[in-house]
This record gives sequence, structure tokens and C-alpha cells, in this order.
Amino acid sequence: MKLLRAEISPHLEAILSQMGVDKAAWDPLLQPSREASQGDLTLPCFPFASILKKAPQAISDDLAEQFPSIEALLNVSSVNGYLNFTANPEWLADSVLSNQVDVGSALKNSGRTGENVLIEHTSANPNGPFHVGRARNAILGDTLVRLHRLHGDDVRAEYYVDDMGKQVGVLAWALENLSEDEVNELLSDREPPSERWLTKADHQRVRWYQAAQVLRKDADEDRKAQIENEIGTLVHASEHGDLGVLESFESAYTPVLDGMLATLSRLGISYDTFTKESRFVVDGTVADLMSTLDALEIAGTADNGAGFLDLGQRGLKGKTEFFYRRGDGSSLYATRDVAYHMWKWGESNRLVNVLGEDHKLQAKQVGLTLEELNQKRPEVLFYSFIKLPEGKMSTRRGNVVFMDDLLEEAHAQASAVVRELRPEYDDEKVAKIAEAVGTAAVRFNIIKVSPEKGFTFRWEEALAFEAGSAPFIMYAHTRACSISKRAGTLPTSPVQCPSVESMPEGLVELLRLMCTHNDVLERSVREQKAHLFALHMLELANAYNGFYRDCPVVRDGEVDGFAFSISEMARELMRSGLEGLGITPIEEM
RNA sequence: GGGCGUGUAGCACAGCUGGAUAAUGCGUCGGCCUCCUAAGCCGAAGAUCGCGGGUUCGAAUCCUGCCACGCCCGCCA
Repeated sequence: MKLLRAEISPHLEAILSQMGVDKAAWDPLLQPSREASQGDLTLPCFPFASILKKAPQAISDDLAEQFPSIEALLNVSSVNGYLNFTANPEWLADSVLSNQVDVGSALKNSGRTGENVLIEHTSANPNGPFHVGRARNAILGDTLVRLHRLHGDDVRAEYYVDDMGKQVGVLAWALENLSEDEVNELLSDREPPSERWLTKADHQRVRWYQAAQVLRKDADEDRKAQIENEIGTLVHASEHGDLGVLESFESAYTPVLDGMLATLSRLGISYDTFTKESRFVVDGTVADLMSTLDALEIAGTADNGAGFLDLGQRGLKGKTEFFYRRGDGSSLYATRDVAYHMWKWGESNRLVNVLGEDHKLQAKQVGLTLEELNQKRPEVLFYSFIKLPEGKMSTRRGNVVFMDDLLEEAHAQASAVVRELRPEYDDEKVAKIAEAVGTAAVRFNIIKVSPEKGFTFRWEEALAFEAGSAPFIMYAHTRACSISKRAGTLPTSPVQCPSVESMPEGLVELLRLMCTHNDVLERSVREQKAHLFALHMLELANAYNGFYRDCPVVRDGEVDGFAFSISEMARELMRSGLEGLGITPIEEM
């Protein structure tokens, strides 16, 4: 709790420096207490024992004895060599009510911190609809964008469009060369596309892509060779910046990308800028980059003229050659990525990328290359893949759960719950709530676990609406909203903080949680760990429920001014926090 | 074979810059709607923190060996 730390640090410093322990030694030890029953901040005194030649318990006793009584503290106690500080709930209440806790906004850049950060996420190949495997990137990335904004950073969300290379090449070739009948014929052994998405271009066009993949694998040898040749020519042309080919690629993938973005938009995900990979080929920066790389000390040339850097000399283990130019002189994906990063450094002074764990090696190579060019390397958030219980997802094989289907199902199930719980709501209201709840549950299910953890998608977990899920937090928020609406029409008593003795547990817990809110957000943003904030929001909602249980705001037609103020502050915190997680903070559910 | 990551109650998951009784949800068992929305609240049971060594006053956390699982090791993207 930063607020409390600021209050007690000067006193600790005075006492400890007199005893001969400097701040550098104790400051990092002062940390949040493990258990609420132990207090809010704890200083373990064991490390001082050898310096002071005294038993830890004697030291903490001493410190507790000498610590002055200050307004912010209810109590300082010494237990088993730990010095425990418990905040005074009245002081906590005062901090909350005097706006020491920032509510913030996740929806716009405020520039409060003066930091600007460019977050690149998703950047999925525009070759087919979004499936839940790809969605982890987008949800993680978008949440990071929102949390940085909530924290007060200026953020730009960027989508790097892979508009050249094989994937798009295959799509473009298929659309040009295969008829609808041929596509249906080639995919006859697969499940037919869902009726529901017949008009959505990503679902439609992916069939051409899949059909082409079937042909490339199963056609007779002559046909296969011919296809490879044709696609190869296209890809080659795109990599040399052939504008005609790039244009045909663009008209092939644009409707697909639009469809993908429509799906993401339903999840509340959007981007500020799109940058096309081809841009760096067309404007010549990739060519320039390759000559710069050629001149590096660690550059080498293969027999056929291909260029590489020997990153082994810079500490890379395993395969140390990093190829940046093919034998035919064209660039590779990674080369363009280096160019792209150099450009990004010109746009922002903090770069964050969200990437799947399969990109680790490549990211390392790009990072080392950037350093070789005297550039900084970006911060990268890696995540593990989402699997299905049956195994890995693959667009090519058609073994996927489409995000569109998941969202439809989430909406339908949420809708059924609302109808059961609130039979009096009309259709429009039910639909609105179901959409917010359904998409929130899907997002939260992914955000709440740490990214490096492997993740198996299970319908029943994605669609859980109970404690531990997004609807739980949303529900606490609607309780606060409902109080807010009701209290506005009633007479209100003056804001008078109750004495410590008469404060119920639920109130104290809520105050403590609210006072750590900004701390958790800051750490979450600094370490790029959205799940920490997600779990904190769960605790905040839980604490609000405790407050709701213990502190009636409206009693006998009169509003308790103090309880109402606290409730309002909690409501604001929950609202902005929900927005930070990409959850629509609805007022009724 | 090499590199990176993961392994915590029946299931899922937090804690990992070393600190006191390993947090939470689902599931299980029991209780609470004349009172601000019960998508809620209260209580109970449930953990050799993958296994073995080491460092330390103190190890789920650090080091090391082993085991299991995932990802990567293309002049693909």
C-alpha cells in the first residue's frame, strides 16, 4: 500500500538509521502483509539480527516500542520478529474520500504519466476467421492497451498486417483459380460452413484457402508442381515489392481482415493504426537495411549469396545463423520485422509486442539484430497456446472453435440465465445484458490466467457466470449502481466517518482493497501482467459484496451519507476497472 | 540432441525480486431471501507446492540433477 508506506517510511528511517541500518537495507523488505489479520505492511527483522547483534524479536519489539503514534496507523505490533503495521480505517476512509485513489479511464489517452507506449498485438494472418487460439493474443494485447490507458499512459494499439508472403499468396491464388464448385468438392469431407456466417467474408474466403491447402497436399504431382510454381511466383513478386501483385493480395485479404475485425470489435477490441508489412519493402527501407546488415562485423554470406548474421557471437545458443536475405536477394519475414521495429522506435519510446511462444526464437533474433544496429529491443509478452481438449487448433485442418461461434453461444447462454433470473425484463434489455455478460465471460476467462500458462479451452469454463468470473464483478457493480440510483432520490445524512470500533469488517476490507487498487494497477502495467489486475478486480468485487452485506446505505428511507460516498467511490473504481479489462460495465443485470 | 517455458487440493488457478498458518474459484458437504438485485452471503472438509540434493536464521519461491508435458531449433510466415 503506497499510501501507507509514504506515511510510515520517514519514521522508520529516523528510527532505523539511528540504530545503524540504512534505508537501502530495510526499504525493499517493507512489503504488503501476507494475511489481512497481520496488518497492511510488514517488516521482517531477521536480516538486521546479524548487523545489530540482537535477536529479531528483540529488534521488532524495539521498533514497535519506539514507533510514534501517527494518524494513519491503528496499530504497530511485533510478532515473531515481524513488525506489522495496520492502517487506521478512518484514515483509509479519509484517503478514499479525498480522492487519493485514482479512478482513471481506460477508454482514452490522458497523458497523465507522460509515458507513451506502442503496443503491437494480434497481427494475425488475414487468411481466415478468428478462432479462440488466436484470440488469446488479441485479448491479452487489448487488455494491456486498456490497462496502460487506465494507468495514465498514452497508448497506441497497432496491428501489423501481414500482407505479403505465403499465407496471403495462397489465399489470393485460390480466389483467382478455384471456382465455388471446386472448393466445395475439395472440402466435401469436412463439416459444411455454418449457415449463420454465410455472408461473413472471413468464413467464406477461408474455404478457398483451405481448398488450396488440400490441393497443394493431395493433387497429382504435375498439378502440385504447377500450383507451387504459380504461388511461388506471386510470393516472390510480393517480396520484391511488385505493386500489382500486392494490390491483388490486398483485394483478396481485405474482406477477410474486415471480418476478423468485426469479430474483435464485438469483444471490444480495436486498433489505432494498421501498418502493412509491404510498406517497408516498397519504400526501400528493407533494401537499405540489408546493406547495413551486410556491413556488420558478424555478417556472413552463404554459397548462394544468402546473407546471415552469426548471432552466436552475441550469445545466441543452438542454431546461430540468422538469415536476413535469401540467395535470390529478397528479404525474409524477420528482416522486414527488423525494419518495422526501427520504424516503430521512431514512433514511440516504449514498445511492447504480444507474441505466441512459437515466436520466441525469432523475437530473440530480431532483438539481437536491433541491438547490433544500436537500437533497443522491444518488451515482449509471450503467451502459450490455447488448445482444445482434443488437441491443437489449426485453421488449415479446420480443427477450431471460431470466436464467432463462441460469442454466439456465450450470448445464448447468458440470455437464458437472464431470462430465468429476471423474467420481467423485455427482449431488448435481455439482449443487451446477454451480449455484455457473454463477451465479458469469454474475455475474462482468458485474461485471468497468466499468459505463460498452457491453456485448454473448455466451454463450461468460458461460459461460467459465477464467482471467479466476469459476471461476478459486473454483478457487484450493478449493486452499486442500483444503490446509486435509489439514494439519489432520498434524504441523505452528512458524511460522517464512524469510529474505528463501530466499523464493520466488510467496510474495513473494502477500504483496504480500494487503497491498494492503484498499486496493483501500477504493477500490472509495469510487469505487463494483466491477470494481476483481473484477480484484484475479483477481490474488489468480493469486498464490495462484504460491504453490501455489512453496511446498508439506505435504511428506513434515509441515506447514510458516509456509506453512500464509499459505495460511490467503489462503484467508480469498479466501472473504470471493468473498462480496463474490456468489460462493459452495465448498470443492471 | 540443444534452447525456452510449465508442473501447487478431485479440477482449474494465484503466489515465484526468499519471510509467519500456501490465497481463490469450480466441484463436495451444511446454513442464509418479510431487509439496497441470492449471477449473492456465511461455514466445513480437501495440498508429500513433480521427485532428489544444495544454499539460508528461513525455500512453493534461489542453485543443481532427474522426470513429465508444451513450444522452438526453415534461405517459411
